Amino acid sequence: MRTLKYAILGLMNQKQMTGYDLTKQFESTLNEFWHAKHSQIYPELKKLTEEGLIEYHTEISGSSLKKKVYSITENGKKDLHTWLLKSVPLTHTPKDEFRLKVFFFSNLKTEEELMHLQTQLSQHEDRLQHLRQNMKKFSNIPEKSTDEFGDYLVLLGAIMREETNCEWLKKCIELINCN
Amino acid sequence: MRTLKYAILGLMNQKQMTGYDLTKQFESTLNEFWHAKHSQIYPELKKLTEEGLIEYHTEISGSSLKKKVYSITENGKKDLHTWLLKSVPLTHTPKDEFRLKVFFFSNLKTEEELMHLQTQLSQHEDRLQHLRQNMKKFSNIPEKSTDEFGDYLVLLGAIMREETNCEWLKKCIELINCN
DNA sequence: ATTTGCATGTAATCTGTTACATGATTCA
DNA sequence: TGAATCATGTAACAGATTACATGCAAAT
Repeated sequence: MRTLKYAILGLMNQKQMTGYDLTKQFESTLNEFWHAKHSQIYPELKKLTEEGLIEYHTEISGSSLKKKVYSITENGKKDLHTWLLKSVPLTHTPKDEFRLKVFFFSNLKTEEELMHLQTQLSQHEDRLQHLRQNMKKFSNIPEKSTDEFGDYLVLLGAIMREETNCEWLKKCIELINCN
Repeated sequence: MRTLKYAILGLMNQKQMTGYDLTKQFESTLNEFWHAKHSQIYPELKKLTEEGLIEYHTEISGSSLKKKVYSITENGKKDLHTWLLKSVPLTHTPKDEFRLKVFFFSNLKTEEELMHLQTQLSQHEDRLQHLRQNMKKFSNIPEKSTDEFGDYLVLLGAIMREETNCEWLKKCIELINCN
């Protein structure tokens, strides 16, 4: 389905970028719903250039460091828009190794189960705190039709999701303690 | 990380099964946190047999239909238990094509955004209803240390997750309408 | 008889990760 | 001057999907 392609086109549609900039975006802003390593990004940029959806010019940083600054072409914008309009089929629930272990909990002792749950809970609480920190960049709800509005919506979703993860883990701990 | 391996060992530890039975389990019970197609399962069964973690005997259904009934070996049980004890690192938030589109919403018209959100919402509401239906098989909370208890915990988690998905989608619709 | 479900496999392809590999720039 | 960061790429491998391929059994 070439989803990485559209993630890149979408970002490039906001502003021109190098492969390195893209990599940073996947590590930060997009982190809650998409990610990719540079080893996947550079070959994809090459492919998109060959397909005429993006193009680049070379800039020199300092005295000799070359970087390729990519921007989206008209064809790229068309392709992105077509993808954005296409309806999204409900996909498989994502794979989750922790829940798989919980499913097989009957093979563990109660202390072992609680240890797993508590470790997981504290990790998710950290992530939740981090997300709430990110949310502070929005002093108020951004205007619809700005790039910030989409950013706000997905961040809101990420926070709600983490809150539920934490609630579920607490509920599991409670059920194990009171059974 | 060979997670499929452990999913299979875990199921095989509950009872002996054919590749076909496993495939059905991935489509039903495990569906909310793991899945695999038969084309991935059969080669894995072959590999696990070579590794001595499972073994099989052949049974005949009807007059000539052969099936391989697999069961876990002592080595397989040990390996499974080691995996169950190992702590689970917090993984990347799963990839989500729909949220990626929401992030790029500024490129769409309000009606197009609402159409996407409403379609997604009704699909998640259907899934939620289906999960609640599944929950009815538990007339009360299963005993800790039974296989059903793990099943109950993950189903509870799946329901909570879907409820939050629906809430988030409703919130997005509301924010778009009142902005 | 035909369709649906039971049952098992392989081949080609796509997607993604880890590791390998190199070199410039900036800041402490 | 050494470490962190900027910057770009390839190779090998692992994980997963789609399509190809076959045949029996049960129910309608």
